[in-house]
Amino acid sequence: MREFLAITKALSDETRLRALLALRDGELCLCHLVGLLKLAPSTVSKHLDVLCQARLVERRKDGRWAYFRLADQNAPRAVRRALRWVVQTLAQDATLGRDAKRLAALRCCDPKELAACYKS
Amino acid sequence: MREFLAITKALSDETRLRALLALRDGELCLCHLVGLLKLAPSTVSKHLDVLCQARLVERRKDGRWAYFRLADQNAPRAVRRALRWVVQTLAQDATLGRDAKRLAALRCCDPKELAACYKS
DNA sequence: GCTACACTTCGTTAGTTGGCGAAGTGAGAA
DNA sequence: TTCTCACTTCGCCAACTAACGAAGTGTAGC
Repeated sequence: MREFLAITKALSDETRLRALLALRDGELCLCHLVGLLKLAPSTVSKHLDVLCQARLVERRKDGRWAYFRLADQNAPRAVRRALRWVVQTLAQDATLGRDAKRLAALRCCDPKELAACYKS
Repeated sequence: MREFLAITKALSDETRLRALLALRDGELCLCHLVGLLKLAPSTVSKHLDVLCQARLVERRKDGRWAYFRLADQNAPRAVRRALRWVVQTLAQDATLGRDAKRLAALRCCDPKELAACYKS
């Protein structure tokens, strides 16, 4: 029940859903997500922490950068089912579609060059 | 997205989950759920309203009584998938198991006789 | 060592949510 | 019609949450 509520609470915020679905096509560092969501880094970091607590997302540190990716096959059954449900249900969502387009541009940039991409 | 968030928010509260899962074995009137959850009727009514807004639950009026049941096959695809996910994932939950036992007793009583059942 | 940078944690603030009791609504009983 | 009762709506309060900027942490480069 505790774990289940962690998952549903993590999924009950639009910003977190956008961050989660942004990871569909592979891992991203925090600055990519800041560029996508246009919120303060501290805010985005906290949202990702909620997703990690629920085990929907995993964090990987590489030097100064923090990379996030969707939970994989090692995640608990409830998490895998939740991810399948979310991705299936939101496949056609308009907001997420727009995000995917912006992400395609952001992904081309290394974290180091992201400042230039923010303009687009 | 809007509908999806309505579902996840409805599912992100323990009391609502208990009410939702209580309906697994068939419809119940509000007073049954008040007996189960031991909260003020106004509180339970509000929780059920949230579940109805998300279309996870349907309401039926019969005289003075309001009966609630899980959404059926006519519900949107996202709702049906959500219900399947919730029921599967929480099948073994301890709290819900205890609720199911108490419900079995409560179900024997007509709404009119519920006051007597509350003692048990 | 020191600085620069990516990220996280902390403290504050505004808005949301869950709880209650009181008042309102509407159907059945008297 | 009037009363009773099941439920809903309203108004309030306490607890929680999302947002921010400031301060803290740790790594890479000088």
